[in-house]
Amino acid sequence: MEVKEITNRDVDFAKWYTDVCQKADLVDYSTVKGSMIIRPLGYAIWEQMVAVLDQKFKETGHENVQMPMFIPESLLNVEKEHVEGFAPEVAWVTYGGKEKLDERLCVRPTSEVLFCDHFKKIIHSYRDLPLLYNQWCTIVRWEKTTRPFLRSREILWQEGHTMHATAEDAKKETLQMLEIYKNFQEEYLAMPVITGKKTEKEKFAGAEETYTIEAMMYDGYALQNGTSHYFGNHFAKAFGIEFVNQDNKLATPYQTSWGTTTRMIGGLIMTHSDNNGLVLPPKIAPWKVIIIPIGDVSAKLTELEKSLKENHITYKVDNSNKTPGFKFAEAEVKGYPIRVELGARDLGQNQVTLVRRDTLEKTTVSFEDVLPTINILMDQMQKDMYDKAKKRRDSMIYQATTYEELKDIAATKPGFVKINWCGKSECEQKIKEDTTMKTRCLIEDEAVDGNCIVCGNKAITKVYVGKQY
RNA sequence: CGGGAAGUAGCACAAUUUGGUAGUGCACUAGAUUUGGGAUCUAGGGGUCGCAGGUUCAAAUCCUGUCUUCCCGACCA
Repeated sequence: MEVKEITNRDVDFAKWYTDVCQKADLVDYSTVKGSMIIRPLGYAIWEQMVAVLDQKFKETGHENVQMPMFIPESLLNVEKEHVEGFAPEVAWVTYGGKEKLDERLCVRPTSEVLFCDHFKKIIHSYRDLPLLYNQWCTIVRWEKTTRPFLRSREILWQEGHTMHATAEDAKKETLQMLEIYKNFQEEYLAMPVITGKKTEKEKFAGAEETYTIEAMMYDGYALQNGTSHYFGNHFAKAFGIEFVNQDNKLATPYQTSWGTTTRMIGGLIMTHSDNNGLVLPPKIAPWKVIIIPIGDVSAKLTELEKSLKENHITYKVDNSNKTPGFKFAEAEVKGYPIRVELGARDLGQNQVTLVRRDTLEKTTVSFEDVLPTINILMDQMQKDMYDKAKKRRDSMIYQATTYEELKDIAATKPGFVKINWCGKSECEQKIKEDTTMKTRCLIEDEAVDGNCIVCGNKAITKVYVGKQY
């Protein structure tokens, strides 16, 4: 029993993905390439993510601000590495009405320079630090290839920007935010993730250290689902940001930035969803329950709705005049975690049928037990989805000890490969050219013993490599 | 940005080869009968054929350009 019009996941994964996005009414394409319309269900999922993350940011002392959308060219040019990294993909505003602008304005691709420009004005003393800011906004990067949620030109995201008195404090902040992202994705999105440091070659333009959150999709491809950067004081120096420390000496502060985007929705889909459509972990689903009345059950429906409301369980009722079969299928496409089949025939025996979306397993309970059972099923489902995703991911992580072995895995098995590496970009580049795999992140908590899989020189670290979105 | 494929009603497609009144199914609207895995009947509505030029008595059809989508690379959250 498969949903009509959704391509089979194992036949054409890419097509399946865009089918799910569209059939579940998450997005629509707009007339401008790479600018997607996020529809109510897609946006509701994002709002859930925002609510949880925003609270975590505030609990750790961050404040929300809103920076301008435009960056004057001269400002973007202040930090050399940064501008070189972003210049190829920025959009420019060159006219205001009919008048050509004296200085063109770039539409922010990220806001480091805007924050620095502002920080310069407001940081004077060690008492002003740490300065912990975040903003929810959209940015623009002129991507060549675009796909709903995974790669768009207009990106809905969150970017944190902080300044600290010492390098230790800034490094601590970088890791703290990485941990918050990891916990959020594992606990709420039921996505097992790998965190670690990016290589020199893969790090953010202008950063000293970039940490990444790497998730593995159903097809074994990697998706970078967030980043946290430690900048040292490069930007601060370039922008002339200084403060007076406790010894009354001038000092340069240390900086971080960190971000997550609606790409997480894409990751969520490619981790959990199936041939019947969307599957959402209960903790992130905007509506936990869909009630499908069959026959005349209005009295019990009212009673059930009251009880759901009292227990703060969000739900929807499908009161359309479609047949039950249609409603079941529709509920599956949209990914409601729990389906309540409230049928006259069942209720005659004081029974209600509950169906969990991930396994499509049916449970029949007495009407009085509906609410507690919903809670039990949701808890179980949240846990099972994580375990299932983790088991699948772990089964697709390989270890290669020779270069031939790596090439063989790259050609035949989807997933990540752990390898020994000497740390040189040339070896990293060769892997990419030969296998299209890029380094995901360094593995710093495992002892290294042996030689670089590419050049044979002494390895200094282990690293994950994998194909990516 | 390179290589490939495709754009005709909300969706899937036909008509294009051979230029001559734009069609089918699903969806939609109204009414009726239905309702435990994608209902049935009847009657309706909806398309300047992606867009812009050109050729022609005549263009969905031929030519040129352009935009968008999908796949494979390069780039990236």
